[in-house]
Amino acid sequence: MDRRQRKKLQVQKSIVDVAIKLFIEKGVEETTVAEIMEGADFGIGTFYNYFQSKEDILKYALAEKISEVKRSLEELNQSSANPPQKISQLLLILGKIFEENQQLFKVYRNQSLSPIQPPHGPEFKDFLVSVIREGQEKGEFRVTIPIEMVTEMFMGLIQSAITSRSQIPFQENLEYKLDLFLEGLTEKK
Amino acid sequence: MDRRQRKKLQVQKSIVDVAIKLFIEKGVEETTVAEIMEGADFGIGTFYNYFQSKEDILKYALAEKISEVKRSLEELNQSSANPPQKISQLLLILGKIFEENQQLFKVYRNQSLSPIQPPHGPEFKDFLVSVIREGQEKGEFRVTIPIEMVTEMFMGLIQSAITSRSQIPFQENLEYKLDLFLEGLTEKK
Amino acid sequence: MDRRQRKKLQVQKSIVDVAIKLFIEKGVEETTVAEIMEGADFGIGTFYNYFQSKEDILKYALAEKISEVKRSLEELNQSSANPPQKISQLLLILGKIFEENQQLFKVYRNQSLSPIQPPHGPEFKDFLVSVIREGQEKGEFRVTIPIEMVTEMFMGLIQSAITSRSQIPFQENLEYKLDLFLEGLTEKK
Amino acid sequence: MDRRQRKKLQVQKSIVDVAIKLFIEKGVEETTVAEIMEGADFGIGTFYNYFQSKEDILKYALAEKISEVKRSLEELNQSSANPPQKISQLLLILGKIFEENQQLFKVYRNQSLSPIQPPHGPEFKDFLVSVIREGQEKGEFRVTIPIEMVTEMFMGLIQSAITSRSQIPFQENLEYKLDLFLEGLTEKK
DNA sequence: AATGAATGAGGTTTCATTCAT
DNA sequence: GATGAATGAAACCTCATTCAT
Repeated sequence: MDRRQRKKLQVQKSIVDVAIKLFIEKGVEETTVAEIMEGADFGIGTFYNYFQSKEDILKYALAEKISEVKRSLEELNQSSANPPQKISQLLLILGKIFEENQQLFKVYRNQSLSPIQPPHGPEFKDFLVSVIREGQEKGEFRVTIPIEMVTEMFMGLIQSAITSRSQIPFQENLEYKLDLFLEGLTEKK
Repeated sequence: MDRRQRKKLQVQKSIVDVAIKLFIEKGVEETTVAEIMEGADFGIGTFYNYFQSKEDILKYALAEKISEVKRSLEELNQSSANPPQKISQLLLILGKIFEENQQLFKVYRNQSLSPIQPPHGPEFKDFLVSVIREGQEKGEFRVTIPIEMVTEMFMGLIQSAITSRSQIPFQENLEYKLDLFLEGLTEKK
Repeated sequence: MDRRQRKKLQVQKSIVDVAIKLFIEKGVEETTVAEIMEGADFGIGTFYNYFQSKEDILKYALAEKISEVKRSLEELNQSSANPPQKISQLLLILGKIFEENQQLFKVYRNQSLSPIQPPHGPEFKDFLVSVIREGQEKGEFRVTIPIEMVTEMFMGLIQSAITSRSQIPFQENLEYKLDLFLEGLTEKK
Repeated sequence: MDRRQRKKLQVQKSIVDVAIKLFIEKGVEETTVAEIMEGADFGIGTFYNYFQSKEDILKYALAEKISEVKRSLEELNQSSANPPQKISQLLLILGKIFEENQQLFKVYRNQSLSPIQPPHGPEFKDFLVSVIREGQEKGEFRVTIPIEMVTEMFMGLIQSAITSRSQIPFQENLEYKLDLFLEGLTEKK
């Protein structure tokens, strides 16, 4: 990659950064291309050398986050913890990323009326399913609830913690809900 | 209410109906006042005899739904069921209304980037809290989880069922998740 | 037609007038909607209440001229002159209208890359053909030249007079060329 | 001309070729410099090493055609045919070139709203005039029609054949019109 | 109460041209 | 000589809202 290419990537990044900041502050519709380029300190026309439209930027930013999540999952995949522990860890990892980018996701979700498209590819869901199945096989988790109901509940739990309006800190919030969730999921002897 | 009043309400309703239909079909921003009034078969100017702005319509429509929820709650309030039963019933009532108006809520939520303003006044939350508290007092529900965590989890459950992409029918979907939720909430002896 | 309608037509006409004037002065591409509406003394937005685009205006203006030509033809139709005289008269009528609107036609022709679409419907060509045929039947015109060649030559003659860069006045110009044309067309005994 | 010069001319030609192709396909305004250079497979900036502007290209292309016409005229000049024959030959030569480049001329004419600048220098008109005058002196052509009227009629004849919408083939079309024209021009004894 | 023509701020987008590399 | 990223003026067009009728 030559100097020119590197320069171009830098410019792109700086446009994305400003755009996301503004999207979060005032919404996508309310942000104008002129404002973005003002913030990035480039001419308006430059925007169109990099993106087709404002909405393009969201896709670009999301793609980056998805990569981040994937990397975290790969690490967790190695772990030798038992299923409830794995779920706890998974929750904390995801929760963290979601929290950090909460507003970005909100912007994205509000933008696309399409069904909420959580920024995790099939790999994530697969991983979650395999952990739950493992727990069921070990007799630790109830088998009377369809797995997809469990995974959806899990995702809803994260959503709920993120959009919480409670005073309770995020971490604690997650833990309480995880407690409820795992308690409901666990097979009683 | 005299004839004039009734007439006015009819006009208002027909405007709202067309507007909501269009909002759902193509989004609020993308719907123009002209289109709404075209659909309602009135002149553009007439719109402003009834509403201050396009956004006003959403408030108006939501207000109606809230009233609906309140009426349902009042009925439930009379019931002499035990707490878990009450929660089940509450869930089904809410779930139904949410489902029926899912798109309306989505439109509303997308509109206001302001903290998601669930379309239930304090009364609903109060009612839910009082049921949970009653359950705790009777020793049926765990007391180790803060009540607001429980209510948030409950709302997340509904959200999760509504936005579900599973094949499982809505009603059943709700019941599975309620099972998980109640199981987690219930005090084990 | 009520007052509102009449007013609307007036506004439309005033927009068209200004637009055509500018189109002739500086070309269609070079004329901006803003300029037109500035000249017509209305807001920019008003333009779009009347026309979809600048190009729309040309169609509108041409439609008017076509009507004018048709009316003239109808009068000529009544005439009982012999064929060469009719052709002379026809030429003068058309030449006059073409000349008066020469620039409008030029603008139109430059605008549409489509084959030059002279502003006369089938009726005109039909009339011309019938005159020529009449002349042929009376033995006054040569029959060895296909009629469409003759009509095209006739139209070219008008074009040539209009776009002439000679000092000779338009009327005379037409007459000279008509002389050449009729001389060529006439059957020699 | 050294290798460098030849190389430069090649590049220039390839740019012109692509440009003209696009001009004809979609008009001058609608063709962008970027597209031209994309087609010519060079960088955008390169364009400005060869031409000052998009419009420059038209001039360049026209200049080539004019040279072509001139070369043809010079050949014809040597000929010892009589005036009507010379006019016939001239017509066929010109008609051919016009036909081949009909679209190029159309593009050019549409571009410059300035008085139509037929792509023939003074030399051509001079030649035509001299042939007609020769005919008049020999008593073959009428002297009652001003020469410029005759030349304009002649040019209009070519135009008319080129823009013809008749089914008659171009060559034949030209001949019919030439017949009419010469018949009109010829002095009757 | 109903109307719809007029408005213009405000956005998006294009693209010829420059110039540093 | 070749390049292409940066530029920003300039155009188009939309549409919520007003207000005279």
